[in-house]
Amino acid sequence: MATKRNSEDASARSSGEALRGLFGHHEPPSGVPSKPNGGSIDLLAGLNPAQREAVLHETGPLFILAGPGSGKTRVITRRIAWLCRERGVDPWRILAITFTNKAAREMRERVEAILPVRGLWISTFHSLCARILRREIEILPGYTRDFTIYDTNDKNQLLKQLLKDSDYDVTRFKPAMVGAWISDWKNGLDRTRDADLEDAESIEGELFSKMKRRYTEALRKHNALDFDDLLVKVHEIFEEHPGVRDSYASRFVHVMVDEYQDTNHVQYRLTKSLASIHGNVAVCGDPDQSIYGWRGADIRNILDFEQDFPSPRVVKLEQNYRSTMAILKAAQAVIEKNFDRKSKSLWSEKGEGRKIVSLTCADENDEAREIALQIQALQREGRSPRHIAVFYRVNFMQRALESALRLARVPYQIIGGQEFYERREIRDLVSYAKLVVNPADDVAFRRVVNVPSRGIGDKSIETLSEFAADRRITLRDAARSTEALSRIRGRGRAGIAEFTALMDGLADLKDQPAAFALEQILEAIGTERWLAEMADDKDVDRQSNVDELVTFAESYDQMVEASRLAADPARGTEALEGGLRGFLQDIALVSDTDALVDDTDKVTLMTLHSAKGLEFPVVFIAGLEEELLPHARAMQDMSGQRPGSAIEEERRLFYVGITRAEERLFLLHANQRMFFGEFGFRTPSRFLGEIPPDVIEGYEPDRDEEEMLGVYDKADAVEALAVGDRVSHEHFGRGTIDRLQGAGVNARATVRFPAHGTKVLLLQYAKLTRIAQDSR
DNA sequence: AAATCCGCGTTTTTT
DNA sequence: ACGCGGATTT
Repeated sequence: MATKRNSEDASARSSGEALRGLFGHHEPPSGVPSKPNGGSIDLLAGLNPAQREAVLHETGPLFILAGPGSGKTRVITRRIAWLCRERGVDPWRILAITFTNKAAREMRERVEAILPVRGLWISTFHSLCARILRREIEILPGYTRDFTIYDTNDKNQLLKQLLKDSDYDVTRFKPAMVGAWISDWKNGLDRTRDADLEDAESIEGELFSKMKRRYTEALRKHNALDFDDLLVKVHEIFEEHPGVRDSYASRFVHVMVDEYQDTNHVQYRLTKSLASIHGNVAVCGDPDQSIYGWRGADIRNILDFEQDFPSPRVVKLEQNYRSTMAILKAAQAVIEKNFDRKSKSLWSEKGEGRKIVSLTCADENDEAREIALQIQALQREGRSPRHIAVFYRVNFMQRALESALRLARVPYQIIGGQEFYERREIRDLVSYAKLVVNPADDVAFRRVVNVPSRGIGDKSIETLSEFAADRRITLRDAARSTEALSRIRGRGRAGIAEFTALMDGLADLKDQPAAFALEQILEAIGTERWLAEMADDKDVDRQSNVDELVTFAESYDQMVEASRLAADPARGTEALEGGLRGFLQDIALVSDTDALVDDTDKVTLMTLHSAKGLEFPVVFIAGLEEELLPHARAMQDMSGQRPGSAIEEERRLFYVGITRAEERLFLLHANQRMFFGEFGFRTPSRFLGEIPPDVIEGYEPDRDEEEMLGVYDKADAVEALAVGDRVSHEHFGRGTIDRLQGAGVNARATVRFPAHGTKVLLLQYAKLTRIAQDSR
């Protein structure tokens, strides 16, 4: 779901961060022999017997039951290296599926660090499927390789339109809700509980089956796929065209799936198809860390696995190499409260370690400040920020944390939350590009047809839309029809003609390099006027975001070029798709979560869900309160399943959080917290009470004023500026202050730079230095 | 057609 | 507290 955040927060994050490190899932640029021989590293060094067994497993199904911190990734990477080196398997015949692009990148790096292999297929299900579809989709009627990928936002826009067209009350049946139904239906294929919903003779049942049909039709008409479709369409192709399935299944001699507990039914079916010829499938997972039930993750996959891949070898990894005993005991005690689980024990040779600290705070600001103070203390002990992480249940909690850390001058990075691609100007530009590549994309058409303003209002678009619907043609084609234009009154007519001419002029760009194409688009739409029109009181420097995207496209193009040089069909390494089309399909699948850069020395802030698979010496978990963790929705949700199962997932989420910590764990909760703009009193989470008293100590921080002030030292130095001051900025040069707004963290200045125009700058970040009036 | 105002729901979690 | 959508102006 598109999370919305206010502009201050959005501008606070460098968009560069959001883009960095997204290339990992591609082929490496340099050509290196793909089949190494020799190599002297002992692939079994330092492995325990269970780990060895998993690495050395020859053929047939393998199930690795891996507790947290049990060296699972190590086992997978060593196994891949072992298969290549000792069993002579071509790297490009190995497929490894990870949960995120970032995990894929890391896994690739780790294998390559052991062995100089090239051409491994390591990616998420979604990236893999996108890649397959680029080659195979035209076998499905109505689709071309120019297909667009709709993200959640696009999907909701489309659904809203369809609901309106069907005269449903959009306020009662929200697009997002309908979207969730459809998603459940697709992810479970034919076996979901929503099949019941459809049969039910209720308004909802009727609406659902109607929308399901209309939505599917609309996507096909638009030559578009949503996230789920990426998987579902590949599945369809595999089912209906066994030849295609076999070409992939025979290619991949070994298939591995990480985080198997979080796969859904389609993913399971895909795994089965991909392994259908060689039968060498290794899955790795931990039911206790299953936290994506809401996304269709299905425990039945584990049971089905044993049925479809008979008598798999099962390897249990129970030794933990990550956490101290205090942390492990807490984790174990918590997870044991789950009724619905197979018992599994964890042990570690690490010592007891420091006690877990539980902190009771007055409110969310106090909580955030406390975290900042603790981090400062840890830094004084020589702890580096990169070794520290702060987790929370819901994204909105990041705000308070962010501003406290900012004031305390603690460097931090946020993973997730608002994405770069959700910014308005980026969405607009990307929509233009999508429409260039895929003229059938009506969602993109609607978004940009009047951006910048061409005098086209709702009425004009409605007229056009009805015309298009009658003739079953796209909006682009309708806009080209003189008959349609004649029905449109007023200013809109010329505007639509203008837009059509503009887009037609850009048609050739779809095979051009991405950066060039984007620049042409920008020129055609008139960046100046477009951005000026959007100008509002927001502190967003939209121009630099646009520049950022172009720069990113440039590096994408370079990478594509490199991959062309390195491609070697004989070894199974292919060049990237490239061009504007490839660029769009790739950016659709990346997220901020993938951008985590380990080499920056910053504290990491993220949701508990994003934390899966990571580890940090020091971990803070904020908001350990009833209705937050467990979340209120989980508490009320009994959704026809076993009572308490939603709570059990919340508990697993907490378990995942705890087990990320290596040495120190801080758990925080507040007595009062602001919700929807109102203060509410809070109760400590039931999960806190499940931690054995001997491994946890609690206290209510009682800071003296001096200490509190210490956090904020120098924070308000910026207040020394005044309107009319001449200032100097490292990038924009000299300018004059036009306006000052806000205070403290929110303090911002509107500055006129002769060379760069007027900018609104957050004083926290912009290093503005005042220059004397007479020094010019 | 664009600008302004008011009221309402919002906050799980992500590819 | 916030943005969005709808209604109401201009």
